[in-house]
Amino acid sequence: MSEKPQGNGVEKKLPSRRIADELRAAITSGELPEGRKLESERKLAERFESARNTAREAVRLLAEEGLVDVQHGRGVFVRRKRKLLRFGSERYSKRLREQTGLSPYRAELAKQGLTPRVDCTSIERVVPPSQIAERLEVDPGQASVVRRENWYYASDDQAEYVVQVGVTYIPWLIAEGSVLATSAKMGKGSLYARFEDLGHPMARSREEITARMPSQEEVQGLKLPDGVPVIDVLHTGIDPDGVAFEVTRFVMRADFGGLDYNMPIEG
Amino acid sequence: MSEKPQGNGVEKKLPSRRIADELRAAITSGELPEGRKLESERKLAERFESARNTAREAVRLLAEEGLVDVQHGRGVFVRRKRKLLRFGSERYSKRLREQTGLSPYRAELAKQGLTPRVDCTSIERVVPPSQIAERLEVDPGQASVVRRENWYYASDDQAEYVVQVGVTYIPWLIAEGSVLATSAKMGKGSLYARFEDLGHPMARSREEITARMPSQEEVQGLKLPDGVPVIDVLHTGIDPDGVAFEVTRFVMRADFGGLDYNMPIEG
DNA sequence: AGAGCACACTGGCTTGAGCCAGTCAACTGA
DNA sequence: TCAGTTGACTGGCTCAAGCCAGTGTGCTCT
Repeated sequence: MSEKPQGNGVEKKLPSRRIADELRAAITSGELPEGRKLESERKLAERFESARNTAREAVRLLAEEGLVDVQHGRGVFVRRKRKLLRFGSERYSKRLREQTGLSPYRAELAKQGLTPRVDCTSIERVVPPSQIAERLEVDPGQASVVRRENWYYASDDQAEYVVQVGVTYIPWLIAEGSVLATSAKMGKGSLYARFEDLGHPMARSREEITARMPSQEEVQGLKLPDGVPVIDVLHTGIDPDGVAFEVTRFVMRADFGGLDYNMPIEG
Repeated sequence: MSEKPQGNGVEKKLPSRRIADELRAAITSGELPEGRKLESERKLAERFESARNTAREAVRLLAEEGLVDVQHGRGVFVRRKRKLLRFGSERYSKRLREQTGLSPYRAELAKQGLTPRVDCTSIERVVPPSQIAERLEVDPGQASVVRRENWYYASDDQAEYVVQVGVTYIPWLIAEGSVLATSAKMGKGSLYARFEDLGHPMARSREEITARMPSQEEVQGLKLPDGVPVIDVLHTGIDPDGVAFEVTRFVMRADFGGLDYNMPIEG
């Protein structure tokens, strides 16, 4: 051991890191603005007098950091930074719902000059996953819940992006006979107003939050660039009697979305 | 366009994916248990009749997915799955604090058979970052806050891990003269009991949550394996008068930690 | 005008070679 | 006995070359 030759004197850099560092500096300094196309791998290799694989490795590093987007056949582009959308705890507030008429998702996007779109892609009666059955206290062996899948999009002037996917599970005993079990259209006040109609206003919300790298399907479904984790939120809606009447799993792009809770401290 | 030749008939796999898929299957099936050392890159290459670089690429894919840990000079090992530690909203509850005597961090770790350690590495009077100054409503140009840095560790029978780092900022006007400004030892009831002593019980907590890939310093500091994002929580403590008396930024390993809030819906 | 093709780009992936740098155990010599 | 060296492993990184697969342009033929 003893005396590692670190940091003393001239730092001898690995070629791939040197290229990556130089490109990173150009990006963060603004010399390479957002959306700008980088030199091709072959040209980078030539400019830095290295092998194409080495330039390629440098680009991979930047992509992993989320600084650039690599597009097969087109080139490498400086990634556009996005403002974070924040989904807050007032999400479920009755007051806010009645005041604005907008869903919190639409309100948040409007604030940032983006156009929202929400698409209910399926409504089915299914056997609940065990995690869901536990929280709703329903039979895990029967088709005891309705599963509603919603996709949330945002578009700017360039393109439309998938921001998050929400899968809501509702006990069949609650949803039976109402629009919850049948229709994508929720009517005035949306989903949570319907729960109120059915005698289940939301009194408490439990939110279990983790983050992870996306699965392969999520990368495809959300069209996720490299190096972007997802935030996984398991939300449980609870009525004044302590009954869990709804569980929703949100999976959101972490580079787009965040959460913002403001809650009282109890006890 | 038209008819992409996808999925019809025999799927022709890329060599690196084939190797990765086979190893992944062996891992998820339990054939390769946690902690087991994989064949060396050179042996993999030989067994799959490919170049070492190709086997290496396969290993890289698995590491990116968080399935294996690569250790220079030692080998590639199946990563041990960890139960998620959940830090909840009762974190700041007075009742819980008085009942257990344990901090929530210690309580949570005890529940999972892990040994906690918390280390206060520095207490300084500093100029607040702008994000902090805004929330505490203090002068962003003066050394108007005390900065306390805490490192949270967990150890099992194998090793000690860094779970999260918390940096707390307290307005100098509040901390001045108390242990908050001077001592790592907080005494009975810890940090938040001291705020209570000073007339700032926590009435509300705001938690702004994002996830992202770690910076290079965070990778080193938290000794993060590949493919593990961090959860970034900006917590603001608010007293009954609406005064923000403390802001803490937590950065936690997403493979170790998660958050679990249970809050009332207001309005 | 329009459909279609050819070609020149782009990145995607593999090969096989070589050297560098940690790790660890076995050996060597004071 | 034990410190120090050696050498056989491990992964880390680079090279140069080649072929495959998307993308987009411009030309050609109808």
